[in-house]
Amino acid sequence: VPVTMRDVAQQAGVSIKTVSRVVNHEGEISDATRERVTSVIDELGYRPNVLARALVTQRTQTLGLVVVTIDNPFFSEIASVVQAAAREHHYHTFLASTENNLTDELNILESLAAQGVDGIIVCPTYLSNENLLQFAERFRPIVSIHNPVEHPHISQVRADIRLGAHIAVDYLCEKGHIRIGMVASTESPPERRWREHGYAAGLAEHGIRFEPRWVCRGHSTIEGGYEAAKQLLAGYPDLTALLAYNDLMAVGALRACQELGRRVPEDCAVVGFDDSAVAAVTTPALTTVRVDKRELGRCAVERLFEMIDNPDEVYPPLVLRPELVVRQSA
Amino acid sequence: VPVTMRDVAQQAGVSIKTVSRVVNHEGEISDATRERVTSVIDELGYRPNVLARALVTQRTQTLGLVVVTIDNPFFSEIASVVQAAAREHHYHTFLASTENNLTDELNILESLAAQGVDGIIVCPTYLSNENLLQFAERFRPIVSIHNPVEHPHISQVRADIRLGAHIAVDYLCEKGHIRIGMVASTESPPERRWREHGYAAGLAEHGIRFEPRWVCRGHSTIEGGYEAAKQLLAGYPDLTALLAYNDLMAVGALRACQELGRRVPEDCAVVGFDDSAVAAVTTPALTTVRVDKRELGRCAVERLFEMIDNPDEVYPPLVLRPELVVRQSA
DNA sequence: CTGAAAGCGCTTACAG
DNA sequence: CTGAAAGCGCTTACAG
Repeated sequence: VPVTMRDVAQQAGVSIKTVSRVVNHEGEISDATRERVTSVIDELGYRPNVLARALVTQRTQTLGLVVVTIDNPFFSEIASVVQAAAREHHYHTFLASTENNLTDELNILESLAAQGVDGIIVCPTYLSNENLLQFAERFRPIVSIHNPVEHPHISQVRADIRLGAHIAVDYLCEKGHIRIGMVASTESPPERRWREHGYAAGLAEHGIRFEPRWVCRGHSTIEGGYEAAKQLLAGYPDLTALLAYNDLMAVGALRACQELGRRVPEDCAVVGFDDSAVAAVTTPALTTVRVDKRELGRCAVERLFEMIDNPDEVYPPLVLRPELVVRQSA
Repeated sequence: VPVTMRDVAQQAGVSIKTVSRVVNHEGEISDATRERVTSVIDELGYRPNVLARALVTQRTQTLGLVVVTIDNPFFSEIASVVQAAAREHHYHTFLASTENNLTDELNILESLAAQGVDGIIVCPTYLSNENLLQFAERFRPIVSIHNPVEHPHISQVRADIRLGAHIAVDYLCEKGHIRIGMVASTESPPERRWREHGYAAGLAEHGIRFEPRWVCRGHSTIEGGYEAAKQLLAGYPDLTALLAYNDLMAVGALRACQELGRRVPEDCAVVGFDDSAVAAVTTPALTTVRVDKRELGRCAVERLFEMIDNPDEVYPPLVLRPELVVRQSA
């Protein structure tokens, strides 16, 4: 038996519109009326029906967050921040995880739009640029974490991943490493392999020739990193260092080294990426490229609200600078 | 410019109700009419407004998931499962994390209810029984993971945690351990310390006296586990094994051992709880009590939908049996 | 097999 | 400072 505005109005002896004004702190109202209405609201335990409100205002006070997988601590940390930041704005967050399922992703976006969310954050999207741009034509605003897309309805927030990989290679080279392998990801489409670009650029800067066969791809999981690293170290035993796509793959690389009897970092240095929660708890602890996930999530939410409030504005990309965290593995 | 049912009806030359029937696959409709309407729907790109529908059906096709913190892999895995299972039922999931903030939790529940979610899963709740039961009086249905509460509107799905701790102690005793410490959690209120009960029961079974001073509490994080374990091992150096509240605390215990120069498992065995993603990647890998998180999440969602469909039924608790996963740390 | 009317619970102009 | 009317985009009875 939900209490409606009509019930409150009746009980307080005022019009439904007056109740609405009290609830929304809007317009001039005599103190006497406000107090009377307020006390009836408390008495009856009235709570505005947000659906009815949303139907007329076209605002649901909800946003959608689409992540690739929440099992990776990188994404769960972002989900945590986004959800908390949204709540500070009195917004609720729909969480959807695509689990790398490309056909599903468009469905998920469509259904979030159909739900009437006021905005969507994708983190990241694996949609083709074409599909994404097409979606942006009929839905706005969108904040994309990690995808460099150009569209007035999409704003991007990302870390300079290319630079991060470059910094890591730089560090390894200065430590004297010359043969550095890369444990890369099969999930990244060719046009988004910034870590590999940064890796190549870092090598070039130190006059080291880029060897395509020293790049081995696997799934961006512990298992995938283990397989790729094992393959690299078996095929090219003279590699003395590995740069991994993310911390999970780096953990896999650590296992591979252990299994092959290569001490880390003495026989083979390993550098991760993300500085996610696992990085500090492995043995040896991971040297890794830190991306400020809290900042990334916070910025994405702030940006989304700016776009909701100013639909005609076009916002420039926001790019965070990663930094190397040196622990024990390199 | 959203397309409405009215637009479709006009274009197809039928009534709005006929469009509704086509959209909802309801009632008898001539093939000719259905086809005409369907093609207009495609042509115009019509999508039903779920808010309007929800306003009249009193069903939003959304559910709320409240977790303590999503940064703990135990909860992020459950969140992942719940979200996916809900989506199979064409439901969207609101994610809210309380971050151990008790006053916020009631607000979060209230605002999810105000959002009109069709049901809520709490995982777990730290609300007092009084507050929870009061909330259940005005909202239903609720599925509670891990809280043994009795209320017709609340159904519980949980693992037998007490048994899990008992099994772990059993294992340690059979390995010859006599002095077993417990790295417990400050977050658990006294009436919910099932791990400690299981720990005591396990000791009793083996004729070992329970020593309250061998139980040390800390925050249920890596840091908290580190502190508690260090305190235990410093105060009682003759302890030969530690049972931890969860895997994060066990990881902290591992660090404490390392720092104190105690080899694991030779000088001090460590057993974790949950079998979360970190358990397999530490060195040594954690022996831990596995709780089937996927099953827990799946059951919670199934149960919630049963309750939504049968509001008058009262469902018995669902209790999963944990098992010990033996790796290297014990 | 199809449709006209009423209403879900609010807010948006518009009056007074 | 307050209210009566119209409407957001659907579905629920009720007719025919």
